[in-house]
Amino acid sequence: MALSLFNKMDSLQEYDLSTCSLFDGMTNDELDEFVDKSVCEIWHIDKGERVVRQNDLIRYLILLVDGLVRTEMITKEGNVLEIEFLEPIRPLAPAFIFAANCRFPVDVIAMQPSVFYLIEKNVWLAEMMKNERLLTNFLRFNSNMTVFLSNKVQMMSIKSLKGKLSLYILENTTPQQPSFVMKRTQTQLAEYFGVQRPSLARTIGEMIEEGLITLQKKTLTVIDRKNLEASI
Amino acid sequence: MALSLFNKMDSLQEYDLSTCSLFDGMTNDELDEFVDKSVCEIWHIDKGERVVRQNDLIRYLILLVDGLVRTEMITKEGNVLEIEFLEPIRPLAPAFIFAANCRFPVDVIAMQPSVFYLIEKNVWLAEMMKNERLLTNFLRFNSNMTVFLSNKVQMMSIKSLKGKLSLYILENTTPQQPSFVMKRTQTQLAEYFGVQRPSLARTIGEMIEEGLITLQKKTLTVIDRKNLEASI
DNA sequence: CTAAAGATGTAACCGAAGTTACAAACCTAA
DNA sequence: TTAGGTTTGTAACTTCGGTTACATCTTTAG
Repeated sequence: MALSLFNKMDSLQEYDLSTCSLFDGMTNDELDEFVDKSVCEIWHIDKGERVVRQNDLIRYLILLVDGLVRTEMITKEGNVLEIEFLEPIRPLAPAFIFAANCRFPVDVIAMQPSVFYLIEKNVWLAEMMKNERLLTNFLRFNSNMTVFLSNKVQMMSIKSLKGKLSLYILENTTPQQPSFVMKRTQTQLAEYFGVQRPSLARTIGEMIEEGLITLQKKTLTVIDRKNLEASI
Repeated sequence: MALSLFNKMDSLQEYDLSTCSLFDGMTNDELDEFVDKSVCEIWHIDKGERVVRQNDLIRYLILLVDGLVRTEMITKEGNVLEIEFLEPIRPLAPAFIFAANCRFPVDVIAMQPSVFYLIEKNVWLAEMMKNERLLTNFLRFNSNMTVFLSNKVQMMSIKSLKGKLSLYILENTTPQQPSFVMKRTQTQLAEYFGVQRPSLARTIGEMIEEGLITLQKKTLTVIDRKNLEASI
């Protein structure tokens, strides 16, 4: 596995943790002291390598501090179900750390060379007990994850591809700002929706045909927002 | 709305909170004191009434202490997506309380006359800050919810009805105990899977035809576990 | 600048689930 | 015990997305 374990003296204090909402309201001094005391290991992972595997036991709070990762789930059918991209600074699966059977729910794959701080679970818990700010941040962070998953369930409960696509487009635009640039390829988007790529292309074509949207290169523009909403 | 607000002197100490894992490791004295100090309101809800509505703002930690409730989500398609049944003692949507935009993700409907304790969020937070046991219980409880939702996402990502049904059956049986009594009607089960009722009946019929299972009245028996596993 | 790899558009055909309708079996309360 | 409602079984037909295959654009690496 292409990971390097550095002594923590090597490269601490390199990254500004305060950009992560998990550390909202904490001073730089507090953060420096926290990193100093709590980080027990640093991982450097190459592009394309897997950081953690679905069902791996969670031993640490893992902080992505540099790079970019993709999380994905392998379904029982063997299909890949893409969940989201994570940019630093972000903890990996913090909402799962304290579960009865705490295992990673997803594969995490580095999309760029990435760096991670590791903090032992007990150390993290102790820090939260001492710092109300850290605790409330953590609770909010995990609650937001639950909200995210709950929305995911709602999205998946939309059965027609046209409906899913409409919701996705509406969430990425407003009446005032009807255009947005699609960051994902159609292949990735198809995975996100859990459908085949040609099905997605066909449906996009149909929606253009119907005058709901237009698509130039990667720029999607809503033409008929009313009917787009109706088709969910 | 058919709810009665009782003064808290009326009926406290009636229910044994220690049966809820949220209060694991707390003594009866601690629990009595906690209820005494923290519960600010009691709701009595009639059978069939809605307790909370999807998207209601969450102001309290709500404890189901007596009765039985069903949680369900209304999808954007207008379909009902059933999530689970809750029996006392259980908090309602604890994982959502501390979210940035804390709203109930589901409708909660009383299946029997039910009783609820209400605790203000700030009071609850203060209690957790003082009691490590309560805190770790709460973290574990919420983590478990995330695991539950994550599993739900996995279940929903199985596209074929036969696959969903197979998983459901396998989760309700073991090689040693290949039979179980289906508590839900086919209509309810179809809602749970998010499919039409005739589709479910058809698929059950096919699986019986193939010799995977048998069904007498409400008792489902696994005949060919190996092939049942293969069909997920 | 060009070759190779990746991304997109499109078409024909297939299969699973939706839809509708009706009949049979089963509770259950008068 | 019987009449009404609920639950279940089944059939015919429709629709949507899957599958495969291939052509045409775009990137990107060399």
